[in-house]
Amino acid sequence: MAVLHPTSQIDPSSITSGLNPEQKLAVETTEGPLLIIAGAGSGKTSVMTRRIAFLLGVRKVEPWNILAITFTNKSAKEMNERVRKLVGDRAQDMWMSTFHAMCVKILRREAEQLGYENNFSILDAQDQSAAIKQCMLDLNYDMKKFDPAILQWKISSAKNELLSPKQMKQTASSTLLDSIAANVYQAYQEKLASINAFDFDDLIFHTVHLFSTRQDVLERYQEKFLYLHVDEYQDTNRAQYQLVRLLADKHRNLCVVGDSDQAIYRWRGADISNILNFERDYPEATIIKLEQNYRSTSTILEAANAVIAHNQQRKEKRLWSANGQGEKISVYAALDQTDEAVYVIAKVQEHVGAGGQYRDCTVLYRANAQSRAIEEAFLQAAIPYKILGGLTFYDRREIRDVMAYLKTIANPQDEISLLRIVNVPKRNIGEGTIRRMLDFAHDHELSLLEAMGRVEEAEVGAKATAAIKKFYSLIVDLHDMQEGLSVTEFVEEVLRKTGYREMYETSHKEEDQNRLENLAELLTVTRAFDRRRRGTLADFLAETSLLSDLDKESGKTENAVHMMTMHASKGLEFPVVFLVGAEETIFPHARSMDTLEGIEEERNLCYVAITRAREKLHISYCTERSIFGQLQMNDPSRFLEEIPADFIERSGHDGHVTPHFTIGLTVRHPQYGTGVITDLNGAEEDLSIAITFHSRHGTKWVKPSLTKLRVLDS
DNA sequence: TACGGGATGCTTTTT
DNA sequence: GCATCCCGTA
Repeated sequence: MAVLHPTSQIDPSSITSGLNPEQKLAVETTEGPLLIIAGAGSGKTSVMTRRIAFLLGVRKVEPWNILAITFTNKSAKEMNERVRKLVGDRAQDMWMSTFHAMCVKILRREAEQLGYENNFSILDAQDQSAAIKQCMLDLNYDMKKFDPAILQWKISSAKNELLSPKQMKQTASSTLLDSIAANVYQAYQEKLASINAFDFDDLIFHTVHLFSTRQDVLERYQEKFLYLHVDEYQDTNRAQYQLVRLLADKHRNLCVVGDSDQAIYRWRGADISNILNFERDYPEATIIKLEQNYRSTSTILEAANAVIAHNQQRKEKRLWSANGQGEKISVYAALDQTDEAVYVIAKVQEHVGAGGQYRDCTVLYRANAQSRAIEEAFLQAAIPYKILGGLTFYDRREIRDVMAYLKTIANPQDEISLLRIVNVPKRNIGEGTIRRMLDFAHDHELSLLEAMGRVEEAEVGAKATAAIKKFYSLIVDLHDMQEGLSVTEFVEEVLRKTGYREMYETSHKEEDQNRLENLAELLTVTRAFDRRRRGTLADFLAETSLLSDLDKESGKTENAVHMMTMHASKGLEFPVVFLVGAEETIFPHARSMDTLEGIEEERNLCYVAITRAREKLHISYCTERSIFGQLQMNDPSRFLEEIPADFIERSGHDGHVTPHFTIGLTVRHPQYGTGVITDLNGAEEDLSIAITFHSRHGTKWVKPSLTKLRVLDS
């Protein structure tokens, strides 16, 4: 595609060509607030990119006056590329990123205003958990009595609601747990400030705080961002909402895009009223509905419509598709997870055999834990697959260790990272020594690393003193080296000088060889970073910590079946979709089942999942599933019943027909496992059968009318 | 201080 | 059923 010269006049019709009237209107309505209600597959990304191209190419808006916020880094990148194709390299100067990445950029510039330094660290969920545990220890709270994970969640929620520790104390004195959470929150924030670190929620929280307390700073950004765009507006939380409001308040050129039916993040603080109340917040707003779906067959779309219609709390909207009817939705009743996996494999192979590609197929599940059964089966059947999300590259121990070294060096105050690596590899700096150093640091108001620099003054043994001195000079040396080196060169130095790589090289364990490979992979990542931009170590760290696994893979589409959670699939589309585990307590998930809101959000998730499919949708459920090593029987998901029967083609092991039991038949009992029928007694409701189990349970008499037995094929 | 064995508790979903 | 963490032992 030809890249246009920046000064050349761009023909407006080239930007809007091929759009339907609503889409065209959305592109050309550039002034004032605009709400685009975009159903699944309605070409929303295309509208967004063309709208921005229109601003740049036709309205002659400068790129640095445009802000566009997306849900993932990947979609930001994609959108940027698409705009570039339309208007050329100028597009690079736009701010196009996630909320978090945008806030990092702002906070790097404004850190001093908040009493932070601009080399601050960003704590991820695990660091966060470590810090919270430390605070609980300091405050003498029993971690067995008060679950740190729950406190972490409560603190995160408070930040999303823009509550400071003080405000949380005032509002939440209702329960003991809440007031403890507020105390830990306070200590935690103090700790973060002292180690010059923000957690994910802080990035937004502090930016909002800055803008609400410093009118001059806010005005600078209001004057900069003349045109604002927010994608997935239905999934913004209170803090994000406030941030957008503040920025848009002056010029009010705010375009938000969303679909309340696709709101799936309420559990992490997203507030659907942000989109529902847009008209109230901006009475002069233009509202455009995009209801034509360009993605799916009408069968798939009608099924999705039928399911979502069961939600009471929604605005009526009906998507339609001019695509053909397509195939029916296949619903498969599996015996168990293995059988379900076998079904998926058979259908994948069928698709490939008919000339399709592995990469056309995607398996969607409710929870990451479900991926294992499918993965094992894929492995066995030699089907190439790729799991997105779940345990990411950056969660691996060796990667976290190296990152902790880098964080320590980039931000010497970062005690969380320092504690992680101080004795990795082993340096004979043990628990007791650390404790004393922490106390010493605390008493003299030093950071832990500073305290280590003055280890002679702390009262630790001669051996420990020597070990700490050595460690301290290692870190100082590395710190002094970082200037002038690329990130890659620097990481090489870290791996070498710390002895970290050697630790694994001298090991003969299989898994340690794997770790070495991962370290090599990390260097590939740094090389890519160095090539792209000549950033600092802090830039690299910020970029990687805000990157999720989903963002990593974009350009090269591997020819493999993709596997991910339904949440992760939002915004994506695939020719063939397998929705597995469609059972009560799995989907909808047990923890969302007791409230109407919970169920409705699960239904939104179902709507999202169904509408990912372009051509063919398979839904499967297990009549029996082992969870925690225990056999469980679940009813098929209620969402299945909500799809009109005409759209469905059923197969598999339907549990409705009572099987005919005969001696010699192999059956499976929910608790005792498989066995052979050895005797019969009575009939109909009173029928009892004797089963000799393969397990140590021996022979037992069972009434099929009371216990759900499965007949196994042959 | 390092390692191994056993108990424990866990499963939503993510920037 | 598995990974993590805790505690006991060398």
